[in-house]
Amino acid sequence: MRMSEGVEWAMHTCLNLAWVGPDRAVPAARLAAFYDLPPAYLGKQLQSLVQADIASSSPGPRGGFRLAREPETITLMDIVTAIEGPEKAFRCSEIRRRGPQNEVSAGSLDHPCHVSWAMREAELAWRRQLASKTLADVQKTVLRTSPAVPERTRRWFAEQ
Amino acid sequence: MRMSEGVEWAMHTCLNLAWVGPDRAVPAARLAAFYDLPPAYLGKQLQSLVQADIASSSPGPRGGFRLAREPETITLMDIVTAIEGPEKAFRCSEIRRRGPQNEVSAGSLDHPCHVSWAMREAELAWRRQLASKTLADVQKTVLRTSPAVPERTRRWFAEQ
DNA sequence: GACTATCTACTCGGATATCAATTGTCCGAGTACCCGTGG
DNA sequence: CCACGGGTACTCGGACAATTGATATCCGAGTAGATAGTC
Repeated sequence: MRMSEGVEWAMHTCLNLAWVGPDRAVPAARLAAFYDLPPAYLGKQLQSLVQADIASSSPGPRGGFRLAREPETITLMDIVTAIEGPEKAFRCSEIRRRGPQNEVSAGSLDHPCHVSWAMREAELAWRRQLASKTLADVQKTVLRTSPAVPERTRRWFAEQ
Repeated sequence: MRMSEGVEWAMHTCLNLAWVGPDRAVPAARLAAFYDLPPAYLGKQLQSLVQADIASSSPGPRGGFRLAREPETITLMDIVTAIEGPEKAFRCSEIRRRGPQNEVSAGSLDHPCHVSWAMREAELAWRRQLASKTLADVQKTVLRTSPAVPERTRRWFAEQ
């Protein structure tokens, strides 16, 4: 169970878009250059963010990407879901219904699968934790520990 | 981010081994037949359980698998880790260190990556939840809702 | 009748193919800006 | 000088390969029990 590498890219990229602000659009190529990532592939991830209404895109010269919403309304869960898709990590395929013993299982299959329930409970805890943190929260933490980063990042994207 | 299908198999199989008890060993083929699963592939998953000291194996006639520990000491986290491996789902590759802007980043890289920290925090919540539930807990829940299942399962593995 | 050596059948365990999904790349469609031209 | 039309360069967006990991399978090594032979 490994998470797509693109999640890390999307997180940091969204953070960069947050520093730049919604007034300027940043091309995918420039966003990729900031971390020396493959531009085309990052573009693919950005498309997922657009479809999830986290970022918005504009074509042509002076075009690029910007955040579609306020950082306060974008949770880390939103970003993970946008990249990884909405499906759960643990997929209960109800194997308990299969097999020969099934003939005599009678009513016990009416109850939900306890294994599945426990796994979903854990996954829910994970989702709750991610949904409780917004992009703005991360911004605040960065500001506290590295106050110079926002302005420095803004300038790097402004030049050239 | 999808979890291996083998996790579901391992969960239910461990539960079956718990019902049978540590006195009898059950061959992989019979464990697979119970859910109509590919026997050889389930055997592979069982090997992982053995390496994690969750199950123990004995070769030859009357051989097979049995639980290596008491169900009270086997957490769902143990089983997931045995199958999926110990590595975290979110792997921080420190992309923030790469790229041209790095030259002027100076001291801000001394701080841990905030994105990584938030992701690990969420994953920790997930792990805690899974580690808090033992195989015995699941057994109790099954006993409460479907009291006939344990004896029925035991008998199915005893016959033939 | 009891003990021992051999033989057989059954089991796991790791090495080996096959398949799907993630990762990575490319080219076409569309748009905004720039420039030249005409009023 | 201003408005307009065409051209150009830049951007995203989806269609197209390649590589990694998960899925599935097979055969050999080893063991326990049964069996036959011997004391």
